[in-house]
Amino acid sequence: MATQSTPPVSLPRHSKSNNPNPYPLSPTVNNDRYTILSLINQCNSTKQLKQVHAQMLRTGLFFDPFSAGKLITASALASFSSLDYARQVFDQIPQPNLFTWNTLIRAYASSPDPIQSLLVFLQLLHHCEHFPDKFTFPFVIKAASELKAFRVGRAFHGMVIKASLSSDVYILNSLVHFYGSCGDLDLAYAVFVKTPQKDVVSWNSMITAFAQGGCPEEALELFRGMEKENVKPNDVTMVGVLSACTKKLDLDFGRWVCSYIERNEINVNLTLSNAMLDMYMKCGSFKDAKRLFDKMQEKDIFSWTTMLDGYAKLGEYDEARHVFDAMPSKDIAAWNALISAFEQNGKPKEALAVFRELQLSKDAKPDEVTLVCALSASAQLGAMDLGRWIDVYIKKHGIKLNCHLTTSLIDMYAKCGDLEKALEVFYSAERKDVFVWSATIAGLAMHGHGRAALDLFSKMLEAKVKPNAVTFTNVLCACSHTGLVNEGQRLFYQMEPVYGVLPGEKHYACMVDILGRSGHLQEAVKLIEKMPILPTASVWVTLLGACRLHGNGNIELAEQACSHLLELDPRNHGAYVLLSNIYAKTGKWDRVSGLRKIMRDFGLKKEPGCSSIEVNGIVHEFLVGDNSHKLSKEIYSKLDEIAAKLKSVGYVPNKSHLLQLVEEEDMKEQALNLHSEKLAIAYGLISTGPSQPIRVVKNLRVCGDCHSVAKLISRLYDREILLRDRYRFHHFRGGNCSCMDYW
DNA sequence: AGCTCCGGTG
Repeated sequence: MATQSTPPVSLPRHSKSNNPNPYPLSPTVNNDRYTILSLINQCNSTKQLKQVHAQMLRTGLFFDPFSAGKLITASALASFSSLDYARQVFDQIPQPNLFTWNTLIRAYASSPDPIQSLLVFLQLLHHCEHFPDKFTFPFVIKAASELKAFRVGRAFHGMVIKASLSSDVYILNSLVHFYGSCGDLDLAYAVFVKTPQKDVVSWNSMITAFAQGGCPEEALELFRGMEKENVKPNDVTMVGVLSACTKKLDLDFGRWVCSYIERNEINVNLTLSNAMLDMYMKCGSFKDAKRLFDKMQEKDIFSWTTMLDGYAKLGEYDEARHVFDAMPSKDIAAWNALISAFEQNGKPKEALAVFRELQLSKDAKPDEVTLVCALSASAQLGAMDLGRWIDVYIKKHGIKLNCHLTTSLIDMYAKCGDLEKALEVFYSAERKDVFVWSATIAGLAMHGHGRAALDLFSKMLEAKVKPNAVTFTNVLCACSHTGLVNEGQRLFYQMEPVYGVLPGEKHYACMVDILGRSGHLQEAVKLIEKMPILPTASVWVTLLGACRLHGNGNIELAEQACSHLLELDPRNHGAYVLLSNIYAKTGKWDRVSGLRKIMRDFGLKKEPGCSSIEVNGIVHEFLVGDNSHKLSKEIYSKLDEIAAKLKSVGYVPNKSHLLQLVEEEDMKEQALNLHSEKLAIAYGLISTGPSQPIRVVKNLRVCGDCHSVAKLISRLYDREILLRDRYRFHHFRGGNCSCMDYW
């Protein structure tokens, strides 16, 4: 910030000059109360305010409640001032009037620490002779909105009614905003409808509540209603309407809104321009966004981040990086936009690379959002060392765990194989929302603790947390991994009538898995026939997978499932791979080669198996037959040693696990001994200490032979092996696997 | 006095 050489306000200087009056503001000369008060308005630094403050103390003006109030207002609301100073001043005032109380409450409500607003409000109730008035309530309700403190806000609503203030449009508008930000759209709408003299802010608050609460349709409907009632929309209205278009990804309507803004000569300020930018970006029109962005006279950090995030989320990483590098200043939201885009598009390594770059730069400090993304990326990779490092970082920096962070931590520990730690985070969490509960249920499910997952689900219901669609996916998943057929069925049929959650494609896929995996193929087929929604590819893949396990020659069913699957998704590798496995199992080699020809003609290749293992914070990746690792020689001699040991205990490789769908150049795939998970395990054996568990992550389902070998290794080498495949964890110990061979 | 724009979890 530039320093001014001459202060714009002439203030007393405590100099030993020849000036006969060292205190030119002293009332003994020519300063009355009005001069001092006008000086307050001209202050542009805390230092100047303090000088005026001193002068007021000297003259006794500070003890005039009105004048002291002026000082508070200036110090609390001025952009340069700190609230701490305002608070100090406030605490010195003997009898603050209601206006002064309100000013402080107002300032705290929009500060980073809105709880203070509520605390001052309580003091007001105790110490002030006046009851809070119609100015007080909008501020405290705003604080409650910021904190999403539902019960507190409801209590304010009650007080408003008792105080006969419930027809005040300012208060009612704040309540609409409050209920909206707590996610209770019904209550928000109830207040809105009952607002007697709605002004444009009433409409804006409700439109915004709908747009942000996931009901963009209703927001747009309300905008039309507003026109019908002849209420003229303003720039804030249009921001809300655009936000609704963005949520709906409705580019046509968005374009219409932009032309509406032009036709109706609505004031286009920076915020509105940014909302237009965001709409164009998220709705996929880079061209319109770029044109607007280049045209904008003034751009702020929102404008830049909106462009950056738009490109990044749609996978235009080069453009995104270009914008990022061009940003005049980067706040943490800009970094997060880049990190989260990588993380959400299945590029966890790229996400973590940017995270490291952030740590090295001095631009910004990681915040909760950054850490959530970094934890999520660690979870995807199974990078436990990094995940643990972030956990320590959170503790060291005294960052309070919100539900987002708690969820990500639980998910990270569970996906990295440390279920104990995941549960520890869960039990010590202060607040548990549906995300926290669901993540923990998912953790138990993926580790094969189906019963415990169901018990936790019951505890969740006891805690009055409402399960949603994802909760049920996880609960059903727990049933399918553990073979809890009856429980799964019971819960599935309770979903809609008892919990009001409509079963979706994922739930049907889980149910087909529960039935199919346990051998009830015909029931699975019946369920699919009865589906009220069109069966999706995932449902047919699941049925096909069940056919491989229990088909017993029912090739017709497998072929039907496969053709349904290919109808929906002609390039689905899984369809060909599974069906050819089934043909191979029954010795139908001619059909195997037929499928091979189709795949070749279509240019389809099996997704290559890839296993990774983190050692000392570095993630090592192995493909089948990989010899690119720098310890490759040692790895292969370890594999030879393992093979010899296995042979000595009488192990015979099970060749039926072979894919039997390989091109000549993929012959190495045939060699069971070169599978990626074996390479990773061998590397784990030579690079980690004897007491450390070996944690491997595989991108596909673990191979059957590898599963048997891993069990033996866990016994022969007395090592724990945690193998996470695409679907679940296999925890090998003492020759057994946690999945009890049900997988 | 109240309403607005970028980045997040299962």
